[in-house]
Amino acid sequence: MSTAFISEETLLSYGATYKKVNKGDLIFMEGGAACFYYQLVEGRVRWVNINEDGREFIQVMIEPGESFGEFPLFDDQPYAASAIADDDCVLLRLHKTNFHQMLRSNYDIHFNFTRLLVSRLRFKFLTLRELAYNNPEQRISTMLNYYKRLRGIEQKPCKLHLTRQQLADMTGLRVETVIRTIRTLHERGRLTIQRGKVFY
Amino acid sequence: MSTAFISEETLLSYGATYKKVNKGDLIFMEGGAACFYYQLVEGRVRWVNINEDGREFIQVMIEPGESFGEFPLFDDQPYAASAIADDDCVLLRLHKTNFHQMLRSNYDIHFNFTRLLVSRLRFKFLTLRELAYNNPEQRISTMLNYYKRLRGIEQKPCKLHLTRQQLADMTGLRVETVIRTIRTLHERGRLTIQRGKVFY
DNA sequence: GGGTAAATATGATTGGGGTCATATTTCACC
DNA sequence: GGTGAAATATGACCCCAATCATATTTACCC
Repeated sequence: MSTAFISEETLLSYGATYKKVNKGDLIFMEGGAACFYYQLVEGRVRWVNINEDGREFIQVMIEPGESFGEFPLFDDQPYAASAIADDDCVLLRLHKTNFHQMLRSNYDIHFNFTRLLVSRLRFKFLTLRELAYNNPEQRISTMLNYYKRLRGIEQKPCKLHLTRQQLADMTGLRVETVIRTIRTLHERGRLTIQRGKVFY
Repeated sequence: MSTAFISEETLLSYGATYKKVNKGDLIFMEGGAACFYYQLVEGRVRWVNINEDGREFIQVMIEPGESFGEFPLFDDQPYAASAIADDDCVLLRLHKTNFHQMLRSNYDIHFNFTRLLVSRLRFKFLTLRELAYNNPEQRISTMLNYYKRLRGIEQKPCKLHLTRQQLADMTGLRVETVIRTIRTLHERGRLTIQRGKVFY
């Protein structure tokens, strides 16, 4: 998952172009029409829904090598969520028609793409079940595990690159609840807090 | 969505076989290994997670023409959820290797399959957002809308083929809460209750 | 190093859905 | 048409996360 999903060379050969965006920039917006395949090269992207009150729900945190915003390329419906640069980012953009050309002419890419969708669906299945039935402690633990696994299976605890607010925005809990729960997990030795940052 | 996703003839030509299952039968179980592509021909299938306490979380209700349980065919991991016949069913089963053969030799089928995954992901995005932030009323309304749309866009209210318990198992609420909420929706004229059954 | 915004922390209070108990209705089946 | 199981209904009470208010720590920048 940490290696590029489709190699940069391949994308470039089909006409993809690099684009830089600054931290906080909106890459595309929920409800809008789409004509690009996006793949993150560097940085991090929040793929989020924002409700009327301005509250965010983070669907996925996109890491380098992953694609995002690809639904509309398949069903011609609007974007299901907005993409916001969580950091300064470099991304690759490939036009819809070229993207389809690429899938059509290369079975392995198409198949790998399908695999990515399946892994996303698995994650959603898992999350949904957690959100539906579990207490804050389990919800948060599940998220921590997921985002740890993404970084390879290094067993050593390392600094979590998510704020309490972001964890809240992924689990449907409130910041205060996340803070209190993480405190509890710390007291139980399930994770470490150093200068307020979580090590897991 | 109501038409068969891959035509029966096509599936049969690749060696698929029919199978009947009775209401309540387990078709496959969460955590198990998979070697078949399944497509529902007749009846209805609950695709669910069951937790330690025996509570179900319904991920999707499968309608005729839809496939289910296809994740393991792409990533060789176990089933993400169990499939239970919600009614007497007829299904088509295609062996994994033949399924892959079919995708490889027919771009359109592969593409359509990808489209199905995308539509599932959209549904999951929607559901997750709802579960995370909304009150029972909105959660239930969202589910009602989704399962109404599946049956074509007939605007006339028709009988909902979901029990209160099943709605609870999809939204992470308790039966009593669903019952009370549906009552409220009825009082507000958002739906009708006749002999205890919901018309929407 | 001092200033400042963001992130983390913590207490007090509240409210909404969960839980439990029990009743009533619906419907399939003989 | 009577019977029993499943589904629906309803009240009373409770608990836990949300809410609100405020304090403290961390980190970044001139």
